[in-house]
Amino acid sequence: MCPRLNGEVWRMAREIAKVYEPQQIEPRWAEFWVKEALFKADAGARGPVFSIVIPPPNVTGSLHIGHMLEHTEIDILTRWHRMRGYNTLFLPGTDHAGISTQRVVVKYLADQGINYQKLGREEFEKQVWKWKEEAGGQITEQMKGIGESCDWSRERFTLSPEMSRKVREVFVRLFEEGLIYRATRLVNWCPDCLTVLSDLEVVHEERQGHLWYIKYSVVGTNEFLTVATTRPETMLGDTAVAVHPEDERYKHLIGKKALLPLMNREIPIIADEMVDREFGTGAVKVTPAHDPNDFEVGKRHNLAEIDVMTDDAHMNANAGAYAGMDRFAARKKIVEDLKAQGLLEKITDHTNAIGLCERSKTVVEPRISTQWFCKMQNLAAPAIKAVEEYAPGKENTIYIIPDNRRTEYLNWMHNIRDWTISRQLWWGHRIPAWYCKENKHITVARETPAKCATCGSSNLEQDPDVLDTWFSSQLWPFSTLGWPEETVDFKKYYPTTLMVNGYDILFFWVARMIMMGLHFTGKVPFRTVYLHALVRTGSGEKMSKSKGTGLDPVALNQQYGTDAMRFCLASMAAPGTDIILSDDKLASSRNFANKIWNAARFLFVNLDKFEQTGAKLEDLARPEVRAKAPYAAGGKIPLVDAWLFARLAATIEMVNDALSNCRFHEAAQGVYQFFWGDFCDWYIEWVKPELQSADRERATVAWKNLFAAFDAALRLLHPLMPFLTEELWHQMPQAAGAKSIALDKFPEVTVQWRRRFFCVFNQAARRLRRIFLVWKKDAEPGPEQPTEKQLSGSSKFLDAAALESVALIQDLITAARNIRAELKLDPKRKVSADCFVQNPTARKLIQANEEPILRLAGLSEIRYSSSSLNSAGGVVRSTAVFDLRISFGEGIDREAEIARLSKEIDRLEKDIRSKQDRLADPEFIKKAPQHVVDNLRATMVERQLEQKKLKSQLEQRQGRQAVGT
RNA sequence: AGGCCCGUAGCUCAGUUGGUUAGAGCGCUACCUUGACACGGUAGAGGUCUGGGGUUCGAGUCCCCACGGGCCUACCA
Repeated sequence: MCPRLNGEVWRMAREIAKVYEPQQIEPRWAEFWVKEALFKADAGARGPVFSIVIPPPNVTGSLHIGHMLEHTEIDILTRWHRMRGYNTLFLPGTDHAGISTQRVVVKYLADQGINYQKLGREEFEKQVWKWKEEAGGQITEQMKGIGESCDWSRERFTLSPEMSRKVREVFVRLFEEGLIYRATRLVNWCPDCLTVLSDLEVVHEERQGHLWYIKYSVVGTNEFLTVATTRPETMLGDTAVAVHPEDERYKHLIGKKALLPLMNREIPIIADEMVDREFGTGAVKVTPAHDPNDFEVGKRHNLAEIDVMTDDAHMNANAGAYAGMDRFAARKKIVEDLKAQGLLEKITDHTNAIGLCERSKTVVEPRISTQWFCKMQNLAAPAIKAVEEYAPGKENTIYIIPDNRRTEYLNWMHNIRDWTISRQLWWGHRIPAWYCKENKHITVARETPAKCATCGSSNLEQDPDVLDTWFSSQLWPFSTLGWPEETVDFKKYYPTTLMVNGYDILFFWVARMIMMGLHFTGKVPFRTVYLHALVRTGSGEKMSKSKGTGLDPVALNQQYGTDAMRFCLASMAAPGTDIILSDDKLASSRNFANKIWNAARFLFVNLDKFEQTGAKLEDLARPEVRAKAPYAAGGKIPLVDAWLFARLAATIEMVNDALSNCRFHEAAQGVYQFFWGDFCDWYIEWVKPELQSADRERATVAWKNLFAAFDAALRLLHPLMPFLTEELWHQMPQAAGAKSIALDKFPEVTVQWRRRFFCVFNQAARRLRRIFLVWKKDAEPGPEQPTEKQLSGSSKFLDAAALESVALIQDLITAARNIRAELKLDPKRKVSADCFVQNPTARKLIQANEEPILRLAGLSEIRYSSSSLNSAGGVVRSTAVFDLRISFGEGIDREAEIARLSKEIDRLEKDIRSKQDRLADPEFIKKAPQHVVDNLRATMVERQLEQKKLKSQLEQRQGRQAVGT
């Protein structure tokens, strides 16, 4: 049951706290949204579709700041679409995160003195599942806590039995198509995780190392051949020395043998084009079992492959005397021994990029191993095409935002290499391949086979390995929606609308989803990819919990409020730039939330006074209030009301435009500016007296417009700040009004009463024609994509005249305040002012709005002058339209005034001159568009007028000063 | 090695196809505890857009070079 839903909704508001306390409010709504299943998608419902699947976070993880950003962005877009009447699905889920989770559990067990290998596979898997059941709820609970509007009934897990079937289906199909194969290759091996890694899981790091120059004696001569290596320990597995075939220095040695030091093994000296004559000595030791290049050379020259290490990177029996040593200890010892034997020519410094395991940061060891691979080139081709051929509206193409990531994607895809998909782990999707123990046949099947497909033997053993985590997550957009079955969800929500995630997993995940989506469904998995920024620390590093540089979003949400966090992240989320979060910024967003809260307080607190005028609150409770706003009094819309709604309309258009391009920072800035600047600072201040006007009609109109605008502002803000706006909206007369209307006239809606809440209000109450942009009557979306006009039909409220008129009045008020500040007038003291306005329309406008001008500027009266004002006896501010003077002599600081005037005149002078120059240039007149020329000319005239006024004021000031002295 | 991005006010950053006086938040200065809000109000100071060259009637915006910072991809021992 809604915490705020009762008969006296808005009355409760009057006891509202002075400072917004999100901690009191957020948990209530978070729980409510989930409990009432308000975000459950209805595949049968009408309306254009907006569907999004979450990038599944690690099941055993907890919410970090990167999730907070990503989930905020997704939720903003989801709520925004839902409120506009889209059939919206936001599908949540988690990833089993093979290697990452296994490491966590291995460590957990180790901390308890348990060796996971001794535990055995079956028991270990049980432990991980247990761990998953216990820890796995954390992140989803956190997601609920921050109010993500997911459809929890559709939650998925990448390692569920359901997903497993799909993974097998995909594996078998790819195998049958020849795209998955088994091969023996030199792979990246992590000696700590004890598994093979894909190229992407190897991170490179520049490190200061050495080049060791080692002398190999040439058999049968007294010559030495010196090779340079960065890894002396691998020499134990050398099976050749290679030189360039054209290298004159070594040509005579080709075909001879070299004696491998320490091992006393004779190895051939071969010629290969691969050798770079410029590097080192131009002679290379060849270790096919421990270097990718050497591996290739070995294949070409039919060299033996001697693996000198164990799987945990210790030297093995092949390493002779060094067997049993750690690879780095062995290196040290080998260098010492070489030195002792006089075979170490020299050591030089050398920086090179070494490969580290992404997870353990252990130095990756290239190692020969038999693994499963996925052939990528054919899969990549259509995925390249889909992105290359993108055009707005073009079917089956993908739009990548921001643009530069698109280039990155294409570059990588064009150079794609086969993907190592097997992992020597226990936690993951087991590879559906069975080996016949009798004749080594391989059977790949969807279901566990009873016998070998080839020879019929039942002596089978399943491949012990599991699949790379990304193998299952790459299926996510369609596996979660029911594929391979043509389910209702799949038909309705696939392809998904949008994929939002960090650019760091563009290749890991996004690229693979595109390939698999196209391959298995024939359709792109999503139409747009938005790659968001990464949240970094102050020093520019990626935030990391292990380094202690991470910010805990849960704690920060508690401190500042989730809405403040969301707003803060959104306001910094400009595409393409990373984010550095700070307390300052969070505090500023929290202040904004508090501002909204207090604006609401103002409305609610003053309702009493409105009631005292004899008006009925029910007048405000009708939804038409919104539909008809701005409301008119005496047949006329009050100027400032027209202005506010024009500003609102402009803001809405801006926000819609921004959000449709994932420009969250613009949307945030737009609503901030509107709410704080326009609504609070100007509008509320301006209409305060009118709300209590004796003129009942004017007062009613003021209240209606105030509530209508506030209601609209809340809707506009809702995607960004869902908790606060939900809380406040339920205290609005509109909430009660909307509910009562629904009850009266739309019984079929009342059946689903619980859907009448703000967050989903528009979706369920579409019949009421209330959508996000509520006062746009025709904005109800049809079955197809809403038209441009429907989504931004507010232009009829873009009252240009109102915007201009109020801008003029604001200038006048600001000018008066400016003079007051300069004169250091007591803010309470009201003073009279003189005003000259040449333009009769402008003058009439000012006279018609004298009350708010006097009040907001702190003036007692305005005396209209018939000629331009000089600064005699006071201080003047002038624009091209008006002169305003306040005469209150004693406070004038003449020197400062002269300085200010001179500075201003100089600035104008520079400006005028540059404009004159440009206008005098015939090329400019000829080539620049007419409106630019016209504009320039008009502004120049204005500036000249202003400058003239200032000059005369300056002269006078100086003159008076002269008289005074 | 190749590719990409960034360098705008003291700080953190906006600035969409080149076009009036380059914006915001924080910080700073002055005044104000005014019946929504001091997590507030009012007014203000403060950048010539890293440097140099070019294209253009016009450049923070496009091109080239240099300097400084960051990122990604890559099997040079």
